[in-house]
Amino acid sequence: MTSTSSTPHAVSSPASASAASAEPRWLTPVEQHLWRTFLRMRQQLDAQLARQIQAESDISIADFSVLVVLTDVPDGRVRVLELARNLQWEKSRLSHHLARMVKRGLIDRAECTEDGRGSFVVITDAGRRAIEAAAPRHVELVRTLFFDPLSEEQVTQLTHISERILGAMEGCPEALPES
Amino acid sequence: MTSTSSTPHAVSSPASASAASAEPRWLTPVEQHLWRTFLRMRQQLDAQLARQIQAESDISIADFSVLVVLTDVPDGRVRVLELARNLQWEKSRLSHHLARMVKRGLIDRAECTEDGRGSFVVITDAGRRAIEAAAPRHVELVRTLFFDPLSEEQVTQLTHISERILGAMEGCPEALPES
DNA sequence: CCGACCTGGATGACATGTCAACCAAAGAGG
DNA sequence: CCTCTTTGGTTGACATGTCATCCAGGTCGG
Repeated sequence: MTSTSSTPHAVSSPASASAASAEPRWLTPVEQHLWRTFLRMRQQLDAQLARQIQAESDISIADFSVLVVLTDVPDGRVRVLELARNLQWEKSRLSHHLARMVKRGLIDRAECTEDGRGSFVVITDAGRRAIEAAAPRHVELVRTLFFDPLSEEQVTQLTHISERILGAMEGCPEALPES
Repeated sequence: MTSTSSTPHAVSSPASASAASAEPRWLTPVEQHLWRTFLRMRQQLDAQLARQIQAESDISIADFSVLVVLTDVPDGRVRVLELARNLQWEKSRLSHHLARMVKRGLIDRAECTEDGRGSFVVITDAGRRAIEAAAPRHVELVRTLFFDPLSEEQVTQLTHISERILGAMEGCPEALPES
């Protein structure tokens, strides 16, 4: 998750006819600028949001996103797999994380009668209190850092752009979280 | 780095006059859609790029970004602090990571004569070979997932947008990496 | 020259994420 | 029924990131 901008000097003007397939399509200066800026923006945004929520509440941003899903459904009760798909997390990551959240009392497990192997996750009162406490300041920061600087038109544009890129990734050969 | 979209049900229509300062400015449905889409896009992009580079070369994307900086300068030799600023990493993270990279032979340390406490990092031949091997396919994927789906105009728009958001974060009170 | 404070960096304890292997319950197919 | 494969989920080993703390080398005021 970082400055992965291409055309490192050592590779940009390859005097050596590389072994790889033909010549890669290196980034132009304009593209490179966007790529570096984009990466930096993402990273800063992540860092700030994560740091704030961690500092001002009892939960991490990962906890928060799990709890968001749980508060989004009627009983605050979701199948683990459903959660995994929703968050797009690897199942082992989710499993580990849920275990920690149980230990901290934010959620509970409930067995699934329909399918003997599956299991449910339920939000606890403590979990509900935790997310309710964290949400207001979090939204406020999202607004300050992300929405406030953008015009209405830019919001529209960014929506299209995100959807486009997201679309390009569905059904991409590269490692998807085994969905 | 995840679904941190606001207005969790439990919090969206607060019947309870919360303790926090006034009513937070919750996201509208349109905003919420963008936020969720944006987060998902970022995450997928990260995941795919990280997974690919890890799978097809001997280095991680973090290694890659460090090596990019090193190949960007004449001697392949940079002050640690300079690296930290460039990557916007916390110094302890960088310190740990550099230690691992030294262990793997991708970089070396060199002492800094001008300033007794500082130290330099130098890319090794192995490091250079590693990044040269990884770069072509990485750029190719960046292009496929990020640039190809966008029109020229969208590239311009996204550049503006990223710069805008980035600008909003400079000098934000919230925890900056103590720069 | 001397202490008070700043700076560049390393370190240890711990939280988190990844990969690969494992396991038990469900579904086929014969 | 009885194997064979799939699926939902956990686990352990290990890579990575974070926070707080420590420390030696500089800087500065007197």
